[in-house]
Parts: sequence; C-alpha cells; structure tokens
Amino acid sequence: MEQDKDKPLQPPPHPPATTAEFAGDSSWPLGADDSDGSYFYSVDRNSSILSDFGWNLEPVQSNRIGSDGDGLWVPAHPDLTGSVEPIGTAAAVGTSSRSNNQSVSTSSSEDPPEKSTVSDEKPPLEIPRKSKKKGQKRIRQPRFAFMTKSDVDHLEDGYRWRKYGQKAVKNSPFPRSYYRCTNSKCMVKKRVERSSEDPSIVITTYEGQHCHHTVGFPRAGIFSHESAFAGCPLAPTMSQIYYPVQMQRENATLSSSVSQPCQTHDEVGGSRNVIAADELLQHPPIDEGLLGDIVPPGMRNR
DNA sequence: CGCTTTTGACCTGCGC
DNA sequence: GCGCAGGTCAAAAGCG
Repeated sequence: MEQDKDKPLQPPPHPPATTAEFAGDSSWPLGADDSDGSYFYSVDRNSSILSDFGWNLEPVQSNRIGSDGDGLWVPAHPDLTGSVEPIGTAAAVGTSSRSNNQSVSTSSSEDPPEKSTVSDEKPPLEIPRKSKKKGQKRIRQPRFAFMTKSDVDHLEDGYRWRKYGQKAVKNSPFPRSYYRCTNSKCMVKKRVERSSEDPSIVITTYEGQHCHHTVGFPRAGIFSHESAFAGCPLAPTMSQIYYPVQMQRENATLSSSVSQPCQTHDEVGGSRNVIAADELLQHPPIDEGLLGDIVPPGMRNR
C-alpha cells in the first residue's frame, strides 16, 4: 500500500510474442457472454487481459510451448510462473441479462467494484447487515485461474491479501479460502483451494485487476520477471506448474479446437493443456520431471 | 493497538 | 417454489 501511491497503475506493456490462444471462461455462472463466440482470444488479447489484471506477464521464449497456438505465459510475479488464462468476460458474469458487450480488457476498469459500491452504502444500523446487498447485482470481474503444485495454499504473488472467508467445498475435503487485496482501493479477489484429486495442487482463481503494483517488490512497476523471481521467497521451495483453468461451458467448445492431452514440447518439455475446471480437477498430477523445465529462468538456478 | 484470521450467519444464483 | 452450494459479511478472537 505504501508503494501504491507513487506507482503508475498499469504494469509496463509487454509485446506479445506468441500465438497462443486463450479461452474465456466461466467458473462462475456466466451469462450470454459465451454465446457470442468470444471464448478464444488472441495473444494480443490475452496480453491485454493480463495487463488489465495487473499481472505483469511476459511471454518467455524459452518457456513457450505449444506450436499449435498454445503458448505458455510466465507471469512476472514470482509465484505466477505458469500459464494463466483469462476466464471469461467477467463484466457479463453474473449479470447475464445485462449489458455484456464489454470486452474483457475494458470490463473491470469500468465496472464499479462490487465491494466499493456496497461499502459506500452503509445501511442504517437497524437494517440487517445483509440487506445492503439486496437488489444489487453482482458484477463479476475478469478472472483467471491456474493450478499450482505447491505445499502452501496461499502463494506469494507480490500482493498482500486478506482472507475474508472460507468455505467447505462439496466433494472436497479441502476448504476454499477467499482473499481480497488489502489495498482498500483494489477490489481484486482470489480463491484458493486444493484439488481434491491431488492435494499437492493448489487451484488459485483471481478475479479483478489490481489498480496498484505489488507491495512485495519495491520496483514492481519496472521489474522484470527474472528480478521478481529473484526476490521470491518461495521460489526455491516450490515446484510450480500451472494449468490454465478452462471451465464449464467452454469446455465443450474448446475441447475440439484447443484441448490436447498434456504434451511435451521441444524447448521446455513442459506440459500444458487447456481444460475445463472439472477436467482440471481430475487431471493427474504433473510429471515432476517436467517441473524443472517449466520453471522460469530466474528460478532454475536455485 | 492495529491488522489479520476465524467462523457462523446470511445472501444469491442455479438446478430440480 | 424449494433446496443446495457458493460467495460474502462482520463480529470476535488471535497475533505481532
């Protein structure tokens, strides 16, 4: 928070270097957005999306995988060392019947953060606390999710998070935790849960975009991904790999055009796939032998 | 003392 | 309409 004031709001742009395709998603109930066929995004699009999230992602050539347009993106954030995937045009999420023509890249910046709206309307004390939410449509922010093979649930990503809830997840012995960015002006949230199939895999879902830069890295606005990794306390201890989370409805759409079994790629040897959330949860653990190759350069030397 | 986490209750959306 | 599951709130407790 301290560093938020003197930093520009947007991470430095990074030229897209791959031809990866990303798909929109809807882990949350989506509206009509998926009907416009906008499941797939070009890399330019995706880059924009991720920038909108505040994630300073950069395509790493050595980590690029997928000659069929399925590239791997390595985030500049220390723990986001894998492919990430924008999940849906969240502006339309949860408000399916309303204006959902917004693009991903513009939605979150234009959406009044749901929380801010709520917090601005303090109900009288007599009114039950939840009444303030009545009549207010939830407006979902852009999301992306990824899987991480990690011992720790809450990964360091350079931002500070406050836990605001935890719920038991059906069919899973592991609870799901809900975090919110501690920056009062930042409405980004994230969910963290462990895969019931493989407890070593953490599924993290981000929602919204940061309106500030990381607090963990003083030069967040200008750091490269390598320098970021250099400062990552978890880097040496974590084996990380991320599966982009492709959820629910797009599953059918994507499966025919994008999805492939985890495949080994020439340069990285990493495996990557675009799969549905359900599928994702059932996905077998990553081959440990591949992890080393998919870890960004800054982490490899450790 | 301030911030974070825990936790039970409440709200909302969706499927049946 | 009802029930369920997910998501959120906010008071209380914990911690540094």
